[in-house]
Amino acid sequence: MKTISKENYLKIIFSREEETGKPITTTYLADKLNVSKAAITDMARRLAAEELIAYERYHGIRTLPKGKKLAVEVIRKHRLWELFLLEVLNMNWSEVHDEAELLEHTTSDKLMNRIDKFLGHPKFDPHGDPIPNRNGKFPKTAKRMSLLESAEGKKYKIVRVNDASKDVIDFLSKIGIELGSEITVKKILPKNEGALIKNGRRLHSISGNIAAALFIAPAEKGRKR
Amino acid sequence: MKTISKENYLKIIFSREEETGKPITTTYLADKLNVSKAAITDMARRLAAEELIAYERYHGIRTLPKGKKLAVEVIRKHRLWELFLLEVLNMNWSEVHDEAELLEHTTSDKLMNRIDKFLGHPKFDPHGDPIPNRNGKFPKTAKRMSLLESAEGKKYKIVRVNDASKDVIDFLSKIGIELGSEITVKKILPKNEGALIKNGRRLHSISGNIAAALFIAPAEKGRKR
DNA sequence: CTTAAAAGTTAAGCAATCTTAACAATAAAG
DNA sequence: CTTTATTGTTAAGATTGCTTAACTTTTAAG
Repeated sequence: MKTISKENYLKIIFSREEETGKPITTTYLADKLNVSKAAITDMARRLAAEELIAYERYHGIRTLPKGKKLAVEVIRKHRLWELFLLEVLNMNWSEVHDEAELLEHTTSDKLMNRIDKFLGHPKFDPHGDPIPNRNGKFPKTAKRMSLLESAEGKKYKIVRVNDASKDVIDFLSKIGIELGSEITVKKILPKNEGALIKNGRRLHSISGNIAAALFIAPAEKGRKR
Repeated sequence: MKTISKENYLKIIFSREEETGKPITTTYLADKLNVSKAAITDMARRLAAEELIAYERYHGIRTLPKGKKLAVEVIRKHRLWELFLLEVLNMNWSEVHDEAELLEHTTSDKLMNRIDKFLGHPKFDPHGDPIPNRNGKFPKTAKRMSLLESAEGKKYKIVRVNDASKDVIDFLSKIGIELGSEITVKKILPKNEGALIKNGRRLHSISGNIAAALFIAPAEKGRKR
């Protein structure tokens, strides 16, 4: 059965997994949810029984497709509510989060779609976080390459080059990169000290400067059209 | 502690008490809430322990001030949400009730006041039911005297006379009744067969016709100003 | 007034979500 | 590679809100 508690667990598990790419620990969840670690283990068993998560004793939690879907629905509701409360009802920035935290669990999909429509199908909430659409798809979001440590190993598309200086342009054209190029991020050094990317078969080292100028968005998966 | 379940119990207990003026029975609640009678007894003990209701074994439930206050808050939220969903979000008449049933328990007073303001402090919901204001006061509602069986013994004010025929006007003036008069309802006969009212010290018998033409609203309580 | 039907209560138990305390596994440090 | 600190699990128990079944009180009918 779907409960408020379970929705909250899944929401946090999902978000954390997106952030780290690693299994979520008991301690992290106990902290975030303000409950004992025993409570986490307990719930983990129940969520696993419903195939919402994969849970391996002593080795953390991962979401399964069903759990992911539920989590995304809750996140969608949360973000739409935040926007709605802020923009339509003129609530304060500071109040909006807690309010949405409550409403997100008692809002039907139908109502949520009404609100979505009312707001003009927004893609981002007041914090700039992406709002998944009614099918659970997140809008592609472009970020500075220099800030993308978490996403190493994945394919990205260059969507903006935030620097028009000759040096930068020249360097990029020299290594065969232009707007729309698809590259693979191999390594992002912390503190904006550059990056390692792969363009086709060639591996290139990028300075911090340039990594900060390049805005990249996840490349489409699946077959090309 | 305040829970969704308790709010629902109180809401129904309060409404039923307003309607009948009598203690609420276990069977009635079990029916309304779709739970066993044992569950009602159980909850009654818990609500009584919190002084939300007065509960006497085998003799039903009455609300206490604290419970009344809570119930009115929930009713206010319910009705405001219904209006909001219908008018602002264009939801269907049929969907609005169930949706409000959920939202009413997860909406802060602050948010509710925003919605109230957004709607222009409405006094009635889409069903015509009165919406209590933020202090829990219901707007005075005028009703045909012929339909007010429930309210015998109380003081009312004549707020509308929905019949301009000479006979009616003459009769009323003969017994000393005009717009604004305060009378006490002594007896309302069912099937619109008339009423017995007291105007000052005099007792008058009213025909069904006239009882249907007189719109009355609860008289103000407390000291006159 | 008695008695059967209706209404209400109690007892035992279950599921969900917690808690604390004791114990077990893993990871980190030497 | 052992030892210890950290992390995680289990067991037992509490609370909320239910259920069913057995029992008690009240009400209504004769």
